[in-house]
Amino acid sequence: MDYNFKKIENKWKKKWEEDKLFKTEINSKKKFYALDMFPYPSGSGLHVGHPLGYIASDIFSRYKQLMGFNVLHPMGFDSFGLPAEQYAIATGQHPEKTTKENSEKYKSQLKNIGLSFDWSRELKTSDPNYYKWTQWIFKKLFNSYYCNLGDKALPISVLIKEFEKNGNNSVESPCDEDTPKFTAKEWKSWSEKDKQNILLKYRLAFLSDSWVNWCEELGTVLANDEVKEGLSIRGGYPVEQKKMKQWSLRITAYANRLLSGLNKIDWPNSIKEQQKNWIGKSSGVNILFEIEKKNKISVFTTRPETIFGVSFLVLSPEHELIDSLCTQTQKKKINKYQLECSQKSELDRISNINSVSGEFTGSYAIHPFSQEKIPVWISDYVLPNYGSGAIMAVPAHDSRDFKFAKKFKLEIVQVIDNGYKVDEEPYLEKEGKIINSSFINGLSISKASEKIANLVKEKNMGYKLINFRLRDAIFSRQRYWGEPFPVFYKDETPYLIPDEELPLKLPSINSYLPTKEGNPPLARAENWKYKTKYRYEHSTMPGWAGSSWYFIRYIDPENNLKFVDEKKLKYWGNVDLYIGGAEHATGHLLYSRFWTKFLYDLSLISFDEPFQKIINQGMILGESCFVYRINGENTYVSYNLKDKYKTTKIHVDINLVEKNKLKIKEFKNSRKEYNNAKFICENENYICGKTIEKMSKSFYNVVNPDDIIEKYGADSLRLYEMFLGPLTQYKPWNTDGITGVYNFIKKFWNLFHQDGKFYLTQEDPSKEEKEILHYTIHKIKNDIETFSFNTCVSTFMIAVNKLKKAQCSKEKILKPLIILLSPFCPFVCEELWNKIEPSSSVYNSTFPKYDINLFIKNEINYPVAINGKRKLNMMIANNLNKNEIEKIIYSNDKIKQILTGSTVKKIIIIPEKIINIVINK
RNA sequence: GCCCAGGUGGUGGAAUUGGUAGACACGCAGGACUUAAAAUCCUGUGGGCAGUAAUGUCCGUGCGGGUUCAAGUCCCGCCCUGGGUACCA
Repeated sequence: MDYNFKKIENKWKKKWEEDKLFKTEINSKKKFYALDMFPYPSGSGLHVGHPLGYIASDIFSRYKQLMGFNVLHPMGFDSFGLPAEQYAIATGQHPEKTTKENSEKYKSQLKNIGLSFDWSRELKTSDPNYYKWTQWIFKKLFNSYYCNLGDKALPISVLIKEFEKNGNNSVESPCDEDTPKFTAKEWKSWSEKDKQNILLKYRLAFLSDSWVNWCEELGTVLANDEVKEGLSIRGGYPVEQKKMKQWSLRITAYANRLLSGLNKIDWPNSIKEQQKNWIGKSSGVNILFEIEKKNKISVFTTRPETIFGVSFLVLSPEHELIDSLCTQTQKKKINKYQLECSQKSELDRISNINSVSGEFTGSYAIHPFSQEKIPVWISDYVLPNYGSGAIMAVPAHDSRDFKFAKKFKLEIVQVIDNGYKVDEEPYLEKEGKIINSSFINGLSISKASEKIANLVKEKNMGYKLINFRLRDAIFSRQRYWGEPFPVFYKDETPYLIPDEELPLKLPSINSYLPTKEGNPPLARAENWKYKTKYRYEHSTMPGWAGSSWYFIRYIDPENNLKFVDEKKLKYWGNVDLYIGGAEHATGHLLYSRFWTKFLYDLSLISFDEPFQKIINQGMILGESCFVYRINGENTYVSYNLKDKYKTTKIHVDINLVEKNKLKIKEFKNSRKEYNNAKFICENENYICGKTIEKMSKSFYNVVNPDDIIEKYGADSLRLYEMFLGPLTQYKPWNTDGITGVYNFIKKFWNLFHQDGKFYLTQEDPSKEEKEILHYTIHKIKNDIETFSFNTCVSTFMIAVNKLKKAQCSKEKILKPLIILLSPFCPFVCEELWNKIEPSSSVYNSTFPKYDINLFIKNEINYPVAINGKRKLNMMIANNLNKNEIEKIIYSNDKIKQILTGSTVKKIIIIPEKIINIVINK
């Protein structure tokens, strides 16, 4: 019987679904929660890169199942978001419709791969039954504040009681910068609206005027992690800084816990580092500089020891004190500069990072220790929203201050000496002795730093401070396809709609574009009002709202009364293994941790880290062919669709290369993107080569898993994706290699068949066969547990090659082998298992145990080396002592011959590894 | 600039705590079967030199040093590729 994967796969796909084989319920077994980052269901379906992580998590889930765990392995769709909406704008179709179609397509593709998802738990973030609870969590955030004393979130009612009792003088909680100090008496005297406005400054979900990333093209604000180098990540449109009234989440309140929590989770180092850098903790000192008795400017520095090197102060152009500082003579220049800065886009600011600009305010500050006059400047290299928006410039020891001082010919005072003269370049290292610094001269950097920090505090000129780079997360988007806020406005003040009225569903509207007045699309729903009277919030929540807690909802997806049932939550707990791409390091993964900590604070969940272990699967890249035509056109040709040459122009400046004289080397030098290209052929008309690129339509290198399954079957696809290389690594896809694993599966299949019939014997296995089996069990177990799936595949190949050579048809050997391979190739294994055990599924069997004594050798093939270079191998029994081994070695003819005329210095015998003889020649 | 990964044959990649570099595949070459092709099976396959051959010998894990009986693996200094971040004081 030939291996007919189509028949087998269709049969079992159907059967598994009928039997609800992958449905998970609470039982007495130990739990294991394996999760994949749920996909956004795009219109173009899956390519072979997408399922890589799903296959890996599936193998691990099935392995855990075989090891006796109760495994939760759900899947769903992150279905709110921009692409569906953009598509809706273009075609006028409701995003719900396209989202549904796309997710159905994804689902069927995923099922074809044989993934053991419990589809009864499927969730979609755009489903009102799901976003009801996203809105509910938002309400919790709105109704909470962060108490620094208890270092946790508390209900806002606690804060109200405190205000009624003592005002806010002794309240230590993160709040908006412009929050005034008030007494209990004042609090009580205020109107409802005033009180609400104050409370808003403390809430964890709050509305405020803040600097936001505004993307004109997308018509919405974006969070910091959605912007890169001044462009939106989605679409690559320019982003500018704008002050707007927006919803934000006070993630900064959790900065310290988000940082320290990293120590107790098993995540890739690179993601942890990215989160650390993103949170950006830096401790320093806030120092007040007096301005000629009028004002005080607060500056933040991490290098207080350089205080005597301060030769000017710089304020950000947006700094609020500028108007009062600016002298009459400078006013015009200053205002002009401020205007210029306000018109600069984020992109301009970044691209002109090396150009130095600024203006003198005309005012002078007084140095707190030397009492010298220090000019106060403004410049856009100082950011308004970090620290205090003002710095003390130490040009000798900071490269930006140095450039500024050079340009405007300001004084440069070196205060750290390490034998380096600050002349053309500043000295940035933190090594050396303090000089030119009055009473701290001669001190080390750390001593001086401490001394100044303490002095500043004593003299009431400042205080120690820890600053974070992390900003509060802008939480509103001026878009349609997202969760509506459960918020309405009464007298311009936001109020929440009651829990019983959730979900607040998205109204249908006739166009998904912003209104003529520039309001978000939801403003088009004219009759969409609370109690027909109060307008709802017109913004929607960002894409990451739904994904910040979906892993909790999988535990109890149908619950209409609670966001999750406590008993179920207690059983399943947090995610044991989370597999997904590294691109979510500072977005989704940070927000999920934040929401988890928040829910933990409210005792709604019992864990404060969502994902115990994370593995980032590497991207699968595609091979693209390109043809460069000497007469002026550059084309990409699909490598994987050789027979249907498709071409497209890409950007090439033909003037870069001399016509008709083009040689590969010169061509390579002229086009950086082809540095890694392989050149296949050239003549006077064209050059043709291959490059490795991301899989993308524009490179014509997309490989569809459906095509692979059609030709080789899902088991081959699964096995090949694992065989390509280490899970975490970026690696190119090359379909040619799949014949290797396909042949392996056929060989495996043939072990069970003879003369076209299923055939196994009940004979007892030989020593050699036992050795093969038990070593394989050991190796597979070990490699699965270390996520080394590529070496698992080699191990299977080696085992099958050996068993084939031994002509093994013994059930005692082959049956356990089915179980071992079943996480990788579930279909073919289920089929073979069914022939032996017709009443059960291999999925519900038990992972075999190995006996180490069956594969440990009692003779070892020792490599024997002379001076570290291997000369020969010798079989030596492993129960001999060193003297006995030496005897055997010296009696070997070849060794004797080599040693003739030399003296042996020493002999090194590493048991079970190597023997090395060190000689003098 | 700074932070994090990584660099091994023609290709993807193997190599537990330093211990036979190149497992396993792809590709390629040769052979078997076939009228032929495909499929399948068998053999060989890091490079150089010597030899009809068995074999011998030297060089080989980005580059240059070092530690060690022994280095792909550890240490120091570079180069390159990929990812993150970017006036964060």
